[in-house]
Amino acid sequence: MTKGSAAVGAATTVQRRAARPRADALRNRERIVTAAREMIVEHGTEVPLDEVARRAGVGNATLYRHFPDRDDLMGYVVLSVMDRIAALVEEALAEDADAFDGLRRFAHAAVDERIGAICPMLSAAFSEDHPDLLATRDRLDSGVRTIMERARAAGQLRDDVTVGDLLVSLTQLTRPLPGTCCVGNDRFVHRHLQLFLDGLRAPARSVLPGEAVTLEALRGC
Amino acid sequence: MTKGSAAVGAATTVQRRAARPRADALRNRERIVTAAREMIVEHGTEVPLDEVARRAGVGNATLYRHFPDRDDLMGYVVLSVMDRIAALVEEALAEDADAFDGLRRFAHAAVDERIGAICPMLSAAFSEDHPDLLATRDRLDSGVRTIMERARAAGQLRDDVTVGDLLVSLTQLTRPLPGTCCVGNDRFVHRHLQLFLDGLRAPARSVLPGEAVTLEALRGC
Amino acid sequence: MTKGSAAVGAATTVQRRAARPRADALRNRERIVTAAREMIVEHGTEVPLDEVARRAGVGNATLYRHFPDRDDLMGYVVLSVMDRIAALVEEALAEDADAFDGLRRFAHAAVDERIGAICPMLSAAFSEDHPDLLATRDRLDSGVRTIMERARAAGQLRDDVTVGDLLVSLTQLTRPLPGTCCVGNDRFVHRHLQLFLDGLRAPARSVLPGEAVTLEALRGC
Amino acid sequence: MTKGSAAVGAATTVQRRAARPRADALRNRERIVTAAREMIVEHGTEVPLDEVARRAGVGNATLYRHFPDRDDLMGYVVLSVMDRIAALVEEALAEDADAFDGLRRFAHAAVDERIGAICPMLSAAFSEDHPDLLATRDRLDSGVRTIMERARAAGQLRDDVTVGDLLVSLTQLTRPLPGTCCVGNDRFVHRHLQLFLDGLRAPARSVLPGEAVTLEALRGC
DNA sequence: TATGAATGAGTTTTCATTCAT
DNA sequence: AATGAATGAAAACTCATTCAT
Repeated sequence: MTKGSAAVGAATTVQRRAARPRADALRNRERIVTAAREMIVEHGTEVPLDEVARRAGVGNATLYRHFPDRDDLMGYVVLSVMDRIAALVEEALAEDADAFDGLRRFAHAAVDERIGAICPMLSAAFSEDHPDLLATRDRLDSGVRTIMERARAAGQLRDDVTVGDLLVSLTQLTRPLPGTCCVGNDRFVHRHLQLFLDGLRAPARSVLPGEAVTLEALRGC
Repeated sequence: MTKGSAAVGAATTVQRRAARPRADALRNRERIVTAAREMIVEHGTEVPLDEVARRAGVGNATLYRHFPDRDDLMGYVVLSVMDRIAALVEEALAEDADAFDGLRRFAHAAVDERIGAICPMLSAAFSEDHPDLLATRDRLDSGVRTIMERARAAGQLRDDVTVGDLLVSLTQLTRPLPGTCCVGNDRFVHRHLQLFLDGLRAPARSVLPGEAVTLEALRGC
Repeated sequence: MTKGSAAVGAATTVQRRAARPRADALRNRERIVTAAREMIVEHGTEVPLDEVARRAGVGNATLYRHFPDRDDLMGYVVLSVMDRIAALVEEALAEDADAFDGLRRFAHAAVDERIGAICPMLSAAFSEDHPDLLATRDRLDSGVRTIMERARAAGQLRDDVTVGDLLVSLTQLTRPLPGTCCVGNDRFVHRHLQLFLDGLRAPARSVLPGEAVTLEALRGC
Repeated sequence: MTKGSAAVGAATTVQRRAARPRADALRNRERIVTAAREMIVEHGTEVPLDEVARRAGVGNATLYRHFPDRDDLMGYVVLSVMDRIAALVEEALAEDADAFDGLRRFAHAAVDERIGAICPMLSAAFSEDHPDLLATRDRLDSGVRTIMERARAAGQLRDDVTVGDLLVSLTQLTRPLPGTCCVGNDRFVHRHLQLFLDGLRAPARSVLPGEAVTLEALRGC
């Protein structure tokens, strides 16, 4: 938008400040992140970047042009997953269902987005100062907070559970068991997630030890 | 046991054909497994075997003499952890406390044995036909089954949770977050485990999806 | 010269078939060579060409349009330095000072033009058949020859030293020590150059071994 | 020696402190350093380490076992050359010839050991804290100092030239011209070295600018 | 024409595993 | 039996050069 109008008058002068992100480059970027996400889900976080590049249909150096090193790429994979998860929680909020059911549906949907497979990179990602990442984290944080508050207001959620508690537990419970193909893993994850969510609904039996977990607290850890 | 008595009687000077488990060889074996377990807990499952050997105070070739390849060593690490976990459940059974409390104490103790750190290797390990592993698995299975049945008999445990459900959830919840030092992780694990256990105690809210998880079912997956 | 006059007359709007050295294209060419020279001085001859292009404020493909490959660019860098050195010697000849002093001033001025940093490319450059390079080499050769002859006529320069001897020695003595920042190097170069020049002034103590070095002899070597 | 006698009594206990450097390993180490030196002389300091390994007749990983990274290997190459140069100066001191002639013979011999080819790494090497390197540097320093003092005492060497001045100039003057095969280079080096040495012998014409160069001063630069 | 993007070949380094003492 | 050494295959990353806008 701004881009468009700026370009109209400025095509001749040197001032081409931040340049337009070329269409094919954007497509490649997207393809690389997608390929990386898929391969992480299928083969774990140790995938060779050359394989990712091949899957994306680009040369390895193209990958490195877009993402200077492994961590950088991983940051963007995490960002893309967090973005999708944030969208899911916002969708769940939009539907006017039973409060706890919304929470439950969100959680299972997040699992289907393979949030667990990305987990090993989450803590690292939260340590980054990447502004986009922080923004998305806050968006996710606030969405989940809202959905939890609604359930809590309806008396459907124990008091001492935080956003961080939920997301970390959810993520951990659904992490792939290495050596296990995805499909094998899927036999458990929804089951155990259900079990866990049922527990959240029940009244507190005991005082939770440790500090309440917040997404901010995950940083620098 | 057999091992112990064999070692006692075999310390003669004569060279016997096969299977002479020399005392120092046994000690080395033990040291290697211990070193491997510690390093996995501290640095993840990707530790170079040379590092393990150094930590064990033996040459790398000695490691390979005892464990033909990486998987073999890992199998024994898993075995040793399972052995300790099995012992823990047996201890918990021996104490005559409140039934659910026994279960809870066992679970938290298992976490302190870093069961979560070994997790990534569990499914692989269960795929082996190693007889020792199967025996220990059965011992663990039956111990946990018993402690769960006691709690269930006391009306303290929902009906549809299996041994596999418990062990897999427990292990997943306490897996280290890579990039996170152990100590960082410890801030959550007991908290989330408590949360999960509280849920187990409550009456079932919903029907668990998926098949009930048994330790046998983990094999070949 | 020829270049200059051509540019003057060609700034019309009509598109001519071949060779239309557009003003901005010439400016880019100049900027690229300058950037290359500066970066070589600062970071050695291994600078990535992309860096050179960035420093010049042009795209990398523009660099390649002007200079088909690395060697070609380097040839022009050498040419530009040789051109400056040739100008320096001509300046020194114009001043009417003591003959040896002129030679000395020229040498120190050449060092300040970083002739030593370009050195690694000189022999390669001399191997080219590039006509501009040969012309400039001859100009330099004759300038230095003249200044040396004047000193020799005044009895201030030993007989057996050639233009090539002087230029090669001068260049070698002032080559940057890789791993050493420029400034570190500068602590020595003028000192050692002085030492060397003092030696040139003294009567010959011994017969110089090897063949007398001429600039032509540097070719194809 | 110590090794031998210690081994006699200690073969059984664990105390094998620093172990004996195995014969074949030593040979490989030597071969790698030699290959590296040769290839640096022939192809410059940028030689791929895989090529060095191939030339040494060992696998690349063997090279890395002995020298953890490029700098480490280079440090030892420099050490080996400095060691040979130090030996040369000691030999020159042992012969009772004319003082300046000893200095001259040493210088030309050092050139034949390709001291110039190693030059680009010298300043880096002097920044290292490697104790062996420092020891050898001091040995070289003191040898050259002695030979210079003898010449100075005989009135054959100008007063203001230091050990560092000599070694740096000598090294610079004989650096290979990249792009030039060794043999091409050899046409000049002895000639220009002679020229330089002749200058050292003459009385000082002018005051040398800059600080006097010492080998210590090369450190950290 | 000028440019950002793409790319494959090359370099450094690591590690599971085998070999020789 | 125990060990240090050796090794090749792989993985991360770089760069000169070509392509497409």
